[in-house]
Amino acid sequence: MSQMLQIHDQLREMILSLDLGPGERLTERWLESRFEGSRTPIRAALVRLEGEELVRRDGRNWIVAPIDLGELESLAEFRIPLETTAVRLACARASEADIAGVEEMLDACQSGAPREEWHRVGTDFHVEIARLSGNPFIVKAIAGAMTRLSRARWLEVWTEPSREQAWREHRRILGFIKANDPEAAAREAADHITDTRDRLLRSLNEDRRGLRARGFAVIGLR
Amino acid sequence: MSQMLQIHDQLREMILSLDLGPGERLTERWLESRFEGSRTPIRAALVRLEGEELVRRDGRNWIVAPIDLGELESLAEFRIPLETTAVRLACARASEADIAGVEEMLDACQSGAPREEWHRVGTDFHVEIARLSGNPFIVKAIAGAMTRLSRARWLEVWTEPSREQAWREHRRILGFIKANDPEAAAREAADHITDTRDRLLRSLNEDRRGLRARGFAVIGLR
DNA sequence: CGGTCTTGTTTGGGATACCAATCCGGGATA
DNA sequence: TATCCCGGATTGGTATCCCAAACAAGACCG
Repeated sequence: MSQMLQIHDQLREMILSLDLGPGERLTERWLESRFEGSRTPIRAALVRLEGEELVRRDGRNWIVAPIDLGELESLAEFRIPLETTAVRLACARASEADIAGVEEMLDACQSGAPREEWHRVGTDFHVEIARLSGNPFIVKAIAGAMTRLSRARWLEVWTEPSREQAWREHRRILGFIKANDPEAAAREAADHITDTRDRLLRSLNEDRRGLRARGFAVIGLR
Repeated sequence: MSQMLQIHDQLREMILSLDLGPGERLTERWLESRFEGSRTPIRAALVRLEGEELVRRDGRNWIVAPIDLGELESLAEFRIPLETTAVRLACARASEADIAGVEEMLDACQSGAPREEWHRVGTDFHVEIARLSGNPFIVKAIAGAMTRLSRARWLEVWTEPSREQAWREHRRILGFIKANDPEAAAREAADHITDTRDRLLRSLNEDRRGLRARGFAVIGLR
């Protein structure tokens, strides 16, 4: 694989895992020494990440994109029509094998699994459901939305019951798709998006002090 | 403005206006002489355009993204839930001044206007409606979808009646938003997307020979 | 005559050199 | 002591250089 793609993937991972703080400045020279490559592939990776809105220009400088918690409402508003459409289409188009694949993914995440695993599956579930719709534009839009949500979700204080609740909702959505009940699946999906948004906002609000203590600029959180 | 952005914008325009043929190969050295800049900013522009899917890698080479007419169905399927949501939100949120602005845009396009003007306004209308929703994710998604549609719309054989039809539909959508009737506006928007998709597909099918004569690879058109 | 191998050219990937703008700190001055 | 100004260090923007891989044409061999 080209060096640029390696740098892109590593940097992306560092950003999404909050290894690099939101708003943090990135100098090309620091990245140069960090990744032991020259500025040419690094610049390409930065331009690419800029397209994914994980990195941004601040004047002439590069910074890690800040987390704007005010986006959470718009994001839910955006996801609801898309994901309800996705599950409706999935009912019509997904094969049993496709559905079984997603079921397997959920099963693989047992209660003893590490936090990273829960985080990843909680994101991928929605992308996989979108994939069942067979519509590549929906898939890409949902994947992008989940990426933007990803870092905020790391900040969430995950309690056992709320996590269980989310997983129950995932299973119910999948169950309705399996039972070929598009309207119930759509209703369930919309409720799930609303619920997780509310859980996230409540958790972040209760933990504002903790967030700031960890150095996060809490932008746009009402 | 930085040289890279200039090159990006010019190249983008050349691609969208079909000045560069879909599938055509782009060598960095040719672009270098064409834009009288060195490869560094050119490569940045290419990476950026790759993110917008207007340019693509073919092995180690760069090519102008081919037009995949098979996307037209998926694209409509994607736009319908988003644009119906957009008009519903617009009813709730748009100010009269906002609506008047869009109305003005439609009025400015008189029957004597050049083809480029009709093309641009026909695209921008949908983006502006999305903007009235106040949701930046919807705006970006619609803008991206209209960009992907843009080149296929140049291929369309525009008859006077079909153009009139489209404009009538635009005005009806806007009228329902103005009258604050979200459900009628949503219905109208969905119908409009379906109609324009059908018009486009019909036109392209009737003109397959003409398309091929003009050197376009007609991918995915059923 | 046909196929294969070679070699020269072209291409993109990466490294580096250079420049102009900006940022930052220290010292002179009021 | 506070402020202003100047100069050096650092940064991103651009140009160029080198290299390995891909490609194509032509020569050579069967």
